[in-house]
Amino acid sequence: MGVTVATMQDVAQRAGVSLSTVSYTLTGKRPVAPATRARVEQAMAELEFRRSPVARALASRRTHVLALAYPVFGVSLGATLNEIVRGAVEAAREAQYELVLWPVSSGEPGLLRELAEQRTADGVLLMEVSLDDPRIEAVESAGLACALIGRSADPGDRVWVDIDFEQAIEAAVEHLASQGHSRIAFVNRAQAELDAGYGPAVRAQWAFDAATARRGLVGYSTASDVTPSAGRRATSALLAAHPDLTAVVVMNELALFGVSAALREAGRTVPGDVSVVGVAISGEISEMYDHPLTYLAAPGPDQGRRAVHGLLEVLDGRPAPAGVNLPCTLQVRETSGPATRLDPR
Amino acid sequence: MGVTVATMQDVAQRAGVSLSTVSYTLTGKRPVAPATRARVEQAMAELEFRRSPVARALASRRTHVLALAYPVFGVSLGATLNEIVRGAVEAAREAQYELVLWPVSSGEPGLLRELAEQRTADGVLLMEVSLDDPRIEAVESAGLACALIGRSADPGDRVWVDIDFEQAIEAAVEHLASQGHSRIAFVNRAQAELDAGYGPAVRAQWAFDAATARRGLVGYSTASDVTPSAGRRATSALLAAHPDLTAVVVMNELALFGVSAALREAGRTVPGDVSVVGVAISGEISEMYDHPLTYLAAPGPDQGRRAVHGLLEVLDGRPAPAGVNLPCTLQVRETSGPATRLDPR
DNA sequence: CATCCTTATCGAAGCGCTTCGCGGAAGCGC
DNA sequence: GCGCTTCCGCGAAGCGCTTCGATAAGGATG
Repeated sequence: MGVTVATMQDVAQRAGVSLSTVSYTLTGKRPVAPATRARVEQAMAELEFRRSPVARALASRRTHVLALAYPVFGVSLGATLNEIVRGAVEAAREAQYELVLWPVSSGEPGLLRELAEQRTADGVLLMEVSLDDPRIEAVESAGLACALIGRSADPGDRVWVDIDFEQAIEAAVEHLASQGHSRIAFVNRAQAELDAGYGPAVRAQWAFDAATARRGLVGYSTASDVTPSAGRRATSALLAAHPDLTAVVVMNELALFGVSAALREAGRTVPGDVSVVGVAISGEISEMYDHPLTYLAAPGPDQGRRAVHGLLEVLDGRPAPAGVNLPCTLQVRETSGPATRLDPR
Repeated sequence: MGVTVATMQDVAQRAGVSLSTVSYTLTGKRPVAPATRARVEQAMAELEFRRSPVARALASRRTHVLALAYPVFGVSLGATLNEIVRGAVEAAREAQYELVLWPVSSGEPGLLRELAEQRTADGVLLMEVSLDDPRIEAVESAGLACALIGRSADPGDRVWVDIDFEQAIEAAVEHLASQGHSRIAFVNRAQAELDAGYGPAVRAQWAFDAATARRGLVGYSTASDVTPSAGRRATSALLAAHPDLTAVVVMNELALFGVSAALREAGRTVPGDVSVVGVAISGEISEMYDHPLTYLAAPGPDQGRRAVHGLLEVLDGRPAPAGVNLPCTLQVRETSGPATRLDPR
């Protein structure tokens, strides 16, 4: 407990300079003669000096803390969240920032505003941003900057980092088409998300329709709640309605688990009878799949990193980097293979 | 940006009292006359006053921040971590504390000490504590209190919150025994953890051996790395060596996924031929299982909450609550059922 | 009515740092 | 050798709050 720590005052005294000189050697905001700097640094070393982040924050009005606001609808976000958090936390640490967690569902911007007004953080990372997200206004009206993980309808010149769903879907379809698949099913996210115009679901649907149409392929689409059982039902229904399908593209992390169960129940082997490709799946999830899954890996950690970097740019008064759609990278494993001719059963 | 906020000084002025009186009405550390208190509170409301956490921290030497140190070995921790974090973050918020993330693998106590010495947090929650964890010393030598999620060999009078593995295993075995199973396999965590004497693995093994022995049952144990493929291999090996087993107890979140694959490959149905029970599994993981899984739910969120509460007690100078082993609750779903007589194949 | 408590409030001294204005000492050209 | 610019370093004023000793105003007491 009562560990006493050296202050900048102590360092100044020991080095025989003034307090402000110590500060300037630390911040570099004014030149310090090499000799002086050396003395100061030695004094700091001898005293094991550690600058107090709290005092610094008070004096400079910068807390060096970033907040991560994430929605708390229980499950499902788990793995995705994790990867993004991991990237964000690493990037923050490298930049000497701390990362605090603000669990705020998108339904309660009031709480977010409350937190933001405390000014305990310099900026906020908003996860799972929806097209018209009230949280953005909540954060900005409190005078904090924010970076969007995802994208709102009109991000303006804010920092945003989204997934390139178009590219991912296109790549998935291309991968399958190149193997001779011509009747491809698509399991999207929940119907509610589509109805609400939620970006990822809508963009993926467009992309899928475009990718199949352009190639003259047949696409069968369905939506599924984000649970294994919903995925199972959706897939069973698809198989019943379109027994001739030879591939399934799934952009729904949890439904994925139900998809394989449904295929198995229907007596279809993977990838013998049906190929399965996951889209925007986190590496963590893919590893839990029963076969090594062919998937388009979500840029999770990178998304987190970029959001942090962008936010820091803004905080430092530099222009915000342009928003980016990060591509997913195709990981070919064992759930995809050449299409086999299949008689409708 | 430049949003100006009211300070306590402003409030004092408006209420016609001194700065310190405002402070005392806020902290309650000295009595304030009801009438005065009312005036102050009204002034605060009118000015939309928000106390600055930073200034408060500097003056009071309490940051009102808790740090969560978690190991960063990529995967696997995901779901478990999440639940614990969720509990911790909620408990912290309720107590008006912030929760920051410190990603520090247990191999680098130096980094942890560094962070602790910054005194940017009042206390540290240590996740995945090992029997002889150097991080404890790192945190305490910096003068911070810590709470252990898990337990070290000698927790002393520190706060610790672990899972009652004995109870969980016992409950799993009891559940199976009551259904007539007499030859039960156990898939533990990695051999390396057993060799290292890592608490959970070792305790679970003892418990399993005890639970089966006490009932005169036959137990087949094996260890598996924390991946689906390792689980698959381990299970295949078990089935080959002991074709007569009718149940598998799995205390290994990721191996679980491989277990079902191996059973399927061996032509065993679940729960017809073989029952599967997960132990200390998070709800999130259980939902990803292909069948509704019978499991002993890890007390994840509660673990996080308790650790926070305990830590806060200590920070407030009260005696630390005694360490606890939290029980897992049996969730009977569809992967367990009565034992069927089975001819060794 | 002088005395001694109580009780509510005030003023001031920090907490450990950043930042701004100032000024002494060199260094420069002419 | 004079003014002028540069370069460094100093002192002091905060940042917004907590906390401690002191004080004024009543009340109770003898």
